[in-house]
Amino acid sequence: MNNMNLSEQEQIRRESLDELRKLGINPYPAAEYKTTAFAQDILDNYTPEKNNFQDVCLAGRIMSRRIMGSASFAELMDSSGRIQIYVRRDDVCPGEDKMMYNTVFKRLLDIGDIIGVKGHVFKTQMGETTVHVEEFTVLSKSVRPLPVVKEKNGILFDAVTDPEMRYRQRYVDLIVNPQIRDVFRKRTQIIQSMRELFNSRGYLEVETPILQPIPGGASARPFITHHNTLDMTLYLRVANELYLKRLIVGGFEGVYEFAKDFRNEGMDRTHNPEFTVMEIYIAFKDYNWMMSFTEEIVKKAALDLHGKTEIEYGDKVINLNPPFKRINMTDAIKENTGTDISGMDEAGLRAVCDKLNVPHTASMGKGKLINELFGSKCEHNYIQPTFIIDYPTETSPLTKMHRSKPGVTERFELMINGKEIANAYSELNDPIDQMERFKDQLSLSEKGDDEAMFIDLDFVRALEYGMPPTSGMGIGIDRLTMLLTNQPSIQDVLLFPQMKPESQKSKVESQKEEYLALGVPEKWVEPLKKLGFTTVAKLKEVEKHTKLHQDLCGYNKKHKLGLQNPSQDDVKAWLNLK
RNA sequence: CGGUUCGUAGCUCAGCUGGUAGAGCACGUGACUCUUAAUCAUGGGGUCGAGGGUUCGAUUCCCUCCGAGCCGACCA
Repeated sequence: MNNMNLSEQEQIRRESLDELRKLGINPYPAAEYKTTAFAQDILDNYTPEKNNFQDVCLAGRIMSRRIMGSASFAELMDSSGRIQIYVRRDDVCPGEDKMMYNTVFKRLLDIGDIIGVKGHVFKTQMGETTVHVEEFTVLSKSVRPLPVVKEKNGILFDAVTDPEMRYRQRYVDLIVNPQIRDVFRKRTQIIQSMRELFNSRGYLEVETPILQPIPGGASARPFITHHNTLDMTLYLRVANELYLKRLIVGGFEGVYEFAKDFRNEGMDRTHNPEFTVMEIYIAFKDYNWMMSFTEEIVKKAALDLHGKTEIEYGDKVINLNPPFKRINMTDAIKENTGTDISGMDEAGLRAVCDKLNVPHTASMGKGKLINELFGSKCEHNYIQPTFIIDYPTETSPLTKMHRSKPGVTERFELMINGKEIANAYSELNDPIDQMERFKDQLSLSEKGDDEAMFIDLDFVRALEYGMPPTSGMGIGIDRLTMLLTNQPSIQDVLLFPQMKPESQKSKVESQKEEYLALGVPEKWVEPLKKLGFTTVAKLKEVEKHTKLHQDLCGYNKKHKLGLQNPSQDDVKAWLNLK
């Protein structure tokens, strides 16, 4: 039986499952279970004086049990929270037959099972609001034991904190660490908050291709895939920017998308290979307007979530109340390093980098060097929200040149807590300039810059028809969520963060008959499997029968199987050794 | 990619200078009709991440690999 692979507790639960069926109880019933209340609603609103909730029906997972003979307390957890239930034998079994209590509730149900209960609410002598159960229904039997977390006075005992378990088995995390559910509710609330604002302005939510023939709109290594029917290479998008701007060309006033983007790059506390960005493009606006709009978006999200703009992140207090500080990149570098780089050429910038111990390579041009200086010396210092304005042209190939300052573009990034949260431009709508910028990117990539952008000729064609002056902005939803929910890692705001696969133990096992065919007595088959010889092929690889013989005898002794040990020659014969 | 810490029962964790493993919760059995980390009694449960090496003997020491966290590098 494959039950040999199951733990004792799993086997017992499977036996309970069979017993339930034998008693005529379907452990996985199909019918809708109509509930009339949620746990939190009862906890919040029950008052003995009102005598309300006297006929309630709720469903949830059994999270703890305290059985005291013919009466029991248990905790039921539904989507809203936990509530205590009180199950008394003579109430759930009013007649002679006490099976539902004695056998089903006490013996066959476990922590983790999902049941429905009907009953009335009361307060115990200890004052705890409790559902006095008159009838219960098995809704789903759990055959795998759940980690048991206990709690007293807000202190958790044996809480599951192992990040591997939490991220790989998020379902378990969500069950036993219910505060984690709040993080994800808040994530959705943030998205809702933004969506409300955009819709109220009449902007259109759209969907654009994830599979793209040209991975445009950002500088990043893409994931590559292949379409069989078209027999062509496709890329998972690194950005959706170029498609959204095509829609502005098409005549929409404003378009936005909550988009999953994919970048085939490193992973750390702030990077996951797939991540969510909200990008919005609005015609006839510029980046100054967009800065104010970004302030409004962030402020609204904070208010919708917390009712205030002052938030705590780690040991920091961050105030998201506008206006945010605005500083251009040159001044930012001066502010943080004391060095004024305005008007410097490439050689001058390299000297500054050397002086400040900022690493640089030969393939870096002016823009990259400035980016590098900012990235390593300035960025992390902007804890309070700050717009960094006017980025070098070289690293902003989709951005309009600054209206008055030469050499820079009308671009800003919003820094909060030393991290980029948003990125926005006055969009480049000059098709001739755009083509030139793409060509510059091409020569950069020929110089060895593997993150230079690809040329998207169709996008240039769209611009040739004419795109209104437009401002666009992207916000990293994951990072914004981290910030607003005070989570230290991007993995904590992604329901299923990317993980390396678990090493699968080989599931292939030889049948008992195959061992018997080798002359192995039936009683020794399971011990052999337990010792790792799960297939006869593995058995045939054994070179020293004496070692196997020792292991088998040792296993017999250790597990007190009481089997008669085989002789060395017997073992030798199984292996077909000479 | 480098440094570092870690992987032991379903869960949380002990385990000394090498002698094949312990606790609490959970689970089984019994007692208990207002408990709440329920309690009391009793019992079972482990290829100590995988593979190799040293050794009479490895959970422990060494090497390789797999997985995770943190720090750094690279990267937006």
